[in-house]
Amino acid sequence: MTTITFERADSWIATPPSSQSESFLNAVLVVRRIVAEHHDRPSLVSRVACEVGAEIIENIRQSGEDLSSVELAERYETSRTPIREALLLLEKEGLVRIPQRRRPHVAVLDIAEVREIYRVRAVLFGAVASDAATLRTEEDMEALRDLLARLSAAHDAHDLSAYLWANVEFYNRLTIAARNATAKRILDSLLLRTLRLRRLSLSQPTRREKSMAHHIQIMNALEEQDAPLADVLIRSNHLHALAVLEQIYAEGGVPSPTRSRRRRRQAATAAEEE
Amino acid sequence: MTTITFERADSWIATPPSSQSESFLNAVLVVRRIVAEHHDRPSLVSRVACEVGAEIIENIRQSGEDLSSVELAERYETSRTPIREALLLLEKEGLVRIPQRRRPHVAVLDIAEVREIYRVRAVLFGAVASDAATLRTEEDMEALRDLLARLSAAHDAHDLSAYLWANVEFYNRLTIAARNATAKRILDSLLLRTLRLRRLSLSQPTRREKSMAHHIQIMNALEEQDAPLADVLIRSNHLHALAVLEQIYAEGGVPSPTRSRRRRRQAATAAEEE
DNA sequence: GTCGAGAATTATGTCGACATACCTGCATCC
DNA sequence: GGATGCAGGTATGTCGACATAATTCTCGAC
Repeated sequence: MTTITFERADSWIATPPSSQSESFLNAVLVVRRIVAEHHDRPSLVSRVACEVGAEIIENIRQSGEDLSSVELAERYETSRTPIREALLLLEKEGLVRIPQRRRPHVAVLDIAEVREIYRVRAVLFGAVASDAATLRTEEDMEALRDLLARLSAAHDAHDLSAYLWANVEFYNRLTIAARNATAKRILDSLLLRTLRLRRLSLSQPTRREKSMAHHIQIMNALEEQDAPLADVLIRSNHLHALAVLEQIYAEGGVPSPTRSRRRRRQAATAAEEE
Repeated sequence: MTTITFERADSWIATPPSSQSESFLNAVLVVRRIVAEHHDRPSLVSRVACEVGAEIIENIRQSGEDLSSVELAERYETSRTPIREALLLLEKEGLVRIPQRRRPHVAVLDIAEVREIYRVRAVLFGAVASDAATLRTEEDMEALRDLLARLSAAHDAHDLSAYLWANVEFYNRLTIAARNATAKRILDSLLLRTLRLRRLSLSQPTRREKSMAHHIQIMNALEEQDAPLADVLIRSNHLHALAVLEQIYAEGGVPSPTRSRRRRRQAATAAEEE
């Protein structure tokens, strides 16, 4: 349980330790909503999938890191069969890669894939927002207004973590309003893949300002049921977010994959010393 | 190995028995391309997944039919573990549903889901075709011209099965030309889900004529690198195909889910009698 | 004759074990 | 000194078995 906090150059608060685990809890909930969609009851498999998935999107497990089934089986005090299944669930969501006869590992997100994902998201989310603007009920709007308020509060309080998760919830509610479960599933999956990078993307102060302004615009488009505007706004925002990420990747802001062997060794020796 | 052929009201040839199994082989290949993407080597799991998947899209296994893991394990002379994993792969592609602690079964495609899928496909495929029109190489065009010729030949020969598979290949080549693997994966998965219905949709003579004309138009748009036109054409075609399916569903042209219990019983007794 | 509760049966989820393929470290060779 | 091949160790894929939940069958009541 690390208590290290990072002082940031800008005025936003450093994430306090308690909020660290709160963010992790949010991550677990989001992962559960997406990967364990039909595993409604808390089964062993879904628990493992949710926790490991959350560790990935919270960058506790880094890109390329090995996910040995025996190691995980020991940690969760179970056999390798449920672990295997949990990893398959995560592979389905693109968080994990499982090559044949090789160790499963955390999927590596290179810029080419990020580009692809954001382009698909831009198009699909645009269409979904367009539908949402048309089909939205008053109940949808109330929920979205609440979330916009939460977003705004987090923005004013300069709380990055709170802003991030409110953002996720806002988009979630928006996709629900479009009433297309298939589209929602795809968007959720794509979101999950890039959730690891969200902190990077929104770490720039100007990006945060733009994001907040963007959400207000979206909300207006929804209030006025202006479907084409909602479409364009969403697409524009996604392509802009992609541009930011392209820049961060170009500057080497994304750590390269860990040499997994090392980490495994460390884990092994740690276990021996216990 | 059934040899029953259906005489159709229109002039298209009844599918001969040999072509039945040829169609099944095509189905296996398409399923392999999509579900066993990274299972390059012929492993046990991918073999089962491909065959069962092909049986589903060829309507050999009907909507809602049970897929008992013990039954499949016996049939493929293996244990239940690989079967389980194969079914998970198929669930990932939406062909199979695996409720907790209940028997896995062939996913049921109701009209609401078909509607969702076609709408997502329309939007996403439109964007992909648009990209393809821009990014296409001469190599892409040659492959597409060949496929258009195959399509045309099948159309002239009134061979429904050949037309269907050439159609699938055409779309496959088109998505490759757009050079977005993420979009391609999603479109492939969506295609797989509705492949069961393709025969229905294209069984109408007028629909086939329109489809053929549509492909020629698409090809022209690609030749002239007219991205917006490609987008609109694809979207229009998909929404039209959806309208046809809506009508077929409304007329009850889609058989309702089989009572799975009965089928299982039959299989069990057949095994005993051997 | 139909419906409902309980027993018997069956299938699933999980487990521990084994064979095989892979990874790692070391010795050898160029 | 760096690359290559081999041997030991280790993780994976698969298996058969068991506990438990779900389904089916049976019997009885209304």
